[in-house]
Amino acid sequence: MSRIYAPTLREDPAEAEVPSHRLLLRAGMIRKVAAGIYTFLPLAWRSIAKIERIVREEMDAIGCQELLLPVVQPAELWHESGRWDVYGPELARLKDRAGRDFCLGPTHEEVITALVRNELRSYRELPVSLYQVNVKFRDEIRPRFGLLRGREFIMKDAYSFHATQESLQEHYEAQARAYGRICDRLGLVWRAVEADSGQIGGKVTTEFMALADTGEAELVHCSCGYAANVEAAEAIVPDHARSHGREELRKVHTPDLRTIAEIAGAFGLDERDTVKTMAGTTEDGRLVFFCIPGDRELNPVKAARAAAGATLLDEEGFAKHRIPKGSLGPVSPPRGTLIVADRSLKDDASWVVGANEDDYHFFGASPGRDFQVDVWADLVVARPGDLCPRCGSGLSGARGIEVSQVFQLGTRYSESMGATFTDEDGQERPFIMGCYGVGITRSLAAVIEQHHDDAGIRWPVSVAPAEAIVLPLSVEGEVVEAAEGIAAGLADAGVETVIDDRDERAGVKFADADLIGWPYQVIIGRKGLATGMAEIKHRASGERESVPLAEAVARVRELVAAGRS
RNA sequence: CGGGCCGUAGCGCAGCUUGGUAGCGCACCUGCUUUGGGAGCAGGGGGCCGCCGGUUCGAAUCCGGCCGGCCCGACCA
Repeated sequence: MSRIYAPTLREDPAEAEVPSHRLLLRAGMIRKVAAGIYTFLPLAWRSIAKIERIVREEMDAIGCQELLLPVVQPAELWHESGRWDVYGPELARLKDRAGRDFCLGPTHEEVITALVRNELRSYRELPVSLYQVNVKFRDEIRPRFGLLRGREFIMKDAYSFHATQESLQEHYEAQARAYGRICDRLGLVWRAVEADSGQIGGKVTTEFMALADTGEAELVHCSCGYAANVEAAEAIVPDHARSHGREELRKVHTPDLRTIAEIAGAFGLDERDTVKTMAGTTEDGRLVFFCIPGDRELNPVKAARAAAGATLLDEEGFAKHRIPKGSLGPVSPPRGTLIVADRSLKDDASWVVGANEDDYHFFGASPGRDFQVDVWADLVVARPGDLCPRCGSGLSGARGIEVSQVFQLGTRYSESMGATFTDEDGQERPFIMGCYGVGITRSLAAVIEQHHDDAGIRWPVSVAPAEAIVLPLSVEGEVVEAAEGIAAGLADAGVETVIDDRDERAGVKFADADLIGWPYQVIIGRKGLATGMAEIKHRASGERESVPLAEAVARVRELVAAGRS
């Protein structure tokens, strides 16, 4: 310990908001170099090595082979895939001395596809699955929460190449099972959730979420086992008073009432008794109105899918189409407007909507009589209280940290980059691909989010920088000798052990041991020594036990063995 | 990119309103005492006060610009 470089902080750093960030800084595990960029000090590096070892074991076990791809990647590959122009400012670009364009890899599909297209020619060589553990760089809009959203981070990414969809499916499921085991071994409370399949659609993907209030992702889950990211979840809005009977259409003067909250408030309605209309344009420039329950959020991915890749209008768009923001509705919209409505409104025969005229709304607008709905679709972001798409019970909500994700890519990269093999029938076909990522450094933070208390970190044995620490409480020869004996005995017994032989007072050693969070503390003091006893403190539970000095090594070995995974 | 807040010793902060040449706690160094839950006393070291410019006899303090950081937002009509 005296030689471990772990500069602990007594006070909370001002910049840290979430527990993992605060504790990683205080425990002397990380230091910030720039926004979202960190140095990993020895303790963090030991834990990272353990996470990596678990990940490697699970990857190797399903036949995935490790290699290493470059961080600096030539622009040509990204031009081939088409992502050089699509990726945006998150992609860090640079030039070499000759002025050639390069980027720092935010992900490695291009490089690995370029590799295999030269090396794999026949279906006989497939499937192949390759992985690496490497540094990634993404120039995030807003890095925050320490390691939870950094710009430079460590990731395990695997890529698989298949001749058939069945083969991909099989490996995808093997990866998903491996990811579940990884989460278990890291000591995480987690859920596999249905995830956003992206604007392109048709992709199969699952995210692995460590449940935590500090997580940036919102998810819904059900006792039947269903779980989904709210961005991806099918929304089944429960029935309620929205099923109004048919009324007469009334145009109502609503001066200065723009938002749903204002309209509902002024007329004593519940927000869900109103209809919110949002405007967008389809890929070919057609105006489209999305109508959803007033208390709901539009899901842009669902909106795009329902209406030919539609995106919502910005301020310029409103000006260009000359429509009144805050008073939109499906009744008498501009000529040619596509009306897309959320399917939960189907049973409602009496809508409160904007009149497409400043300061006026319609009450009692009825689909089929006062306007036509062109498309009924699921448009809204799911939320707790909605019904489970599998079993129909009410969904619960939770927040999560996305620690890993598995993804069926299909031929997105192999086709654009000309990566093909010759199939059984002599035909050239693009590889069918999958990719699978584990955020190593994010997982480290996620473990801390789930395993800490006011005093510090409470590492699971599998991820701890070391399994046990020996604390000699005084500098007297006898105590130090006994402590060194125990430490040597533990090391011989195969327990990863450190000893805090600093010339510090007992209180300092206790506080640092709790802060850093070694799973087991073996405390050797003058008092105990007098009766031949050592004390073992279990950091996770706070439990303490007294054991005879001679049995301390065996007892710790037993405890540690039970906690390993 | 928009809004808010903040840059003073390694960390946490005060000083700025009212301009006069920088301070507190922790950490660090030396000595003595202490030694099972972040010790006590005494002494000591450490600062381009984010950067550039302006005002002034004089700027950490007032003004302008820039840079950096943190928080909130960036579909929620």
